[in-house]
Amino acid sequence: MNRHMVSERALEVLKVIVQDYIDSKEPVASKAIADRHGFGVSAATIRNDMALLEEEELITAPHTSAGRVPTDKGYRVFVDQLAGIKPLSVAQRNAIEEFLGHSADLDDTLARTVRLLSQLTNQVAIVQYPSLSSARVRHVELLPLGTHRLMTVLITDGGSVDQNIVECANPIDEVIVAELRAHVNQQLATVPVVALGEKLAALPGSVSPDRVELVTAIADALAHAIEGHRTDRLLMAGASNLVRTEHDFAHSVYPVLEAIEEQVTLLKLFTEMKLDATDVQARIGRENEGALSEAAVLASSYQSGNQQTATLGVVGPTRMDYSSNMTAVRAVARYLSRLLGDDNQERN
Amino acid sequence: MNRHMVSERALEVLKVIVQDYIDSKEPVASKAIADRHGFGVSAATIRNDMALLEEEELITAPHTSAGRVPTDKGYRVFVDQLAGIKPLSVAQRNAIEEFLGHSADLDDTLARTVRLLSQLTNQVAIVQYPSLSSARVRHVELLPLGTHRLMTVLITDGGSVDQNIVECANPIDEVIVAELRAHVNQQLATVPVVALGEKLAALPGSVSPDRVELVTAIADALAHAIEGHRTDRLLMAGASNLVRTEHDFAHSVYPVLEAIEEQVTLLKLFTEMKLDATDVQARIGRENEGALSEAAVLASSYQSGNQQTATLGVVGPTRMDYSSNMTAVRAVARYLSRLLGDDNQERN
DNA sequence: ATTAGCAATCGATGGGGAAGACTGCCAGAT
DNA sequence: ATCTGGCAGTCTTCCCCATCGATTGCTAAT
Repeated sequence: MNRHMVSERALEVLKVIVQDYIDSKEPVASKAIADRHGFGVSAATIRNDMALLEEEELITAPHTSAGRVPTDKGYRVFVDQLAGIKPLSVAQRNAIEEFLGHSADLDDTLARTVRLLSQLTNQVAIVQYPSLSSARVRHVELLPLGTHRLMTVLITDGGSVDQNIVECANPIDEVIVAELRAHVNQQLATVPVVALGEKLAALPGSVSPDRVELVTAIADALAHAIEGHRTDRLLMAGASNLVRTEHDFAHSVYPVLEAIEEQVTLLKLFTEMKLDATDVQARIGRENEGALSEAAVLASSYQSGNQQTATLGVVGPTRMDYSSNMTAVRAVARYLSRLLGDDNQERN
Repeated sequence: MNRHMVSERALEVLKVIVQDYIDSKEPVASKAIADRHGFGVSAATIRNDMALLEEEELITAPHTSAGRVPTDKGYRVFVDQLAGIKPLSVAQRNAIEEFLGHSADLDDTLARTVRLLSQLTNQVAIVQYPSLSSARVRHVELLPLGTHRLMTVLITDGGSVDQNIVECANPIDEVIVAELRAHVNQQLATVPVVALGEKLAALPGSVSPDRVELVTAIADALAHAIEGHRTDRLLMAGASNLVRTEHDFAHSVYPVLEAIEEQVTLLKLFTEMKLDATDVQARIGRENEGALSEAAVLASSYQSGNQQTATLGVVGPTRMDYSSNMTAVRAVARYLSRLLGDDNQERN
């Protein structure tokens, strides 16, 4: 019904308003549209369309004698219906290629990925660590650190590694540790991490009484390690980009950056967006609550090994280049999936 | 000689100028000093002292009819001679205590540390990963990832873990991997990482010819892992604090934040400062080159296990609370040293 | 449905004081 | 010698106001 009110040309007008506003930072005037784009109609006609668009709350005027600016709703329509798919530029493709060359460990890969994404989009980029949920235990290492301290290292077949420190009441005997290492590995190898909780609970019962205390502590440490530590960890890069676009935020970027660093807000948002593996989603302005209600978030999920899925994306002003940035997010998510995931899946 | 020109009281005046300016953000006037602090002299006398301080370039006036503001040199004198040691506040002590409770793996500890430091100081905090230099190899794990890919995990007795991915030309045989794992560990266990390079070079020669290719790839991956990756990795937190103090920077915080994220500049700075393990050092304003010449950097080194030493600190506007922040940096560095280092040292 | 023309509205710009804040300096007091 | 009170001088800041320019909304004609 509302749809009937907005003519085909009015939508085209919205499109050029968004595009012009994105690269000029200035409200777009009817005359400029009529002049610069080949609509074949006069400025007055454009003004009529603009009045319609304003009625639909797709655009708004900062003040009486200014051009129009897209509203959040306007950006939403643009993203859903009007933004064409912009192919990656040569420079962007080169950046990804160059990045492709140096693969290393998971930490390094994600750190590089987040920097890459921030450079491609000129926005703040965020990458979430893959969840451990469907991985299996590969190896448990016990390392004495001094006389009363022990480090546990949990390695899963997804390639993730979690360390933890155990404080021991009694001095550590290296021989006992070696025995426990063998025992623990025998008990836990190939156990899915989701089932690790119960296995760990049973662990102290499987050793002689004088070792129960130590084993309990170790089991606690391992339980602590899997308890979503990696899951809700975020990597951020390109905060300076947010500062660069400061004037696009009404008050300050401070609360935005704060929310990003807080991590909680973003993690909640990422799960709320319940991302399709296939495509990029956008949350624009007021669609977000709180500190991010002046910002836009683009996110996509990527696949790590063993169907593990995590999220990555960018945060920036609502006035951003959606076409190009969504392409970049999509490309990086796919690329990262290929790098981390495909080979593992062959195995299943 | 210059020292004789500046009276004892003039230094006191400098001190209150720094202190007042730090929490008022406003140039400090002679009248305000005479009124608010118990100097027992008139504003005119203060003015005379201020003229002296200005001659020494310790303070400067933004314009004729404004109060005085400390120069970089003024802050330097303040830090070196005038800043008393401010004990940690109760809230700060609580924050550290609370942080102390949840020790986990190295990544987590450093991530927590950097956030703690940023909260204590209300500045951007930076923590450098400890170097591997004097650690020994504890364990090497080889994990097949699919058919043509292998992950190496290098664990050192310092507790650090490095992962790396190896691409293999030929399909991977699990049995061979198991044999190699045993062989590699036998060859490399307890080898100091500094000597790992030559050991790795010799590794391919110790296996049968048909495995040379794979072992060479593995050796390369391990070599890559130790090649300073952890060494020059930085963790940052509290970027929003920099935005909050934006007005303290003449132009923009953009280049400052950019330099921090670039990491190279800071790493160079950290090594230049060749930090005493015992105390906090400061680099103020123009003492730094380039983008950081409008900022102040406070840094201290901390000891990880086995005499490994790394740096941590904060970056903020030159107009910052040096007393309190230096105390916080010192406390966190010591605390982190205790957490990571002492027990290891007992072992040697 | 489109257009041209025109009045109306509002932001931006810049001049011109007036007010207020400090300093610098001098001459006299301690 | 050092300190002090007083006062002129110099800026910044703030506010008022008039002008200018941009752009819209409306109306009447096509």
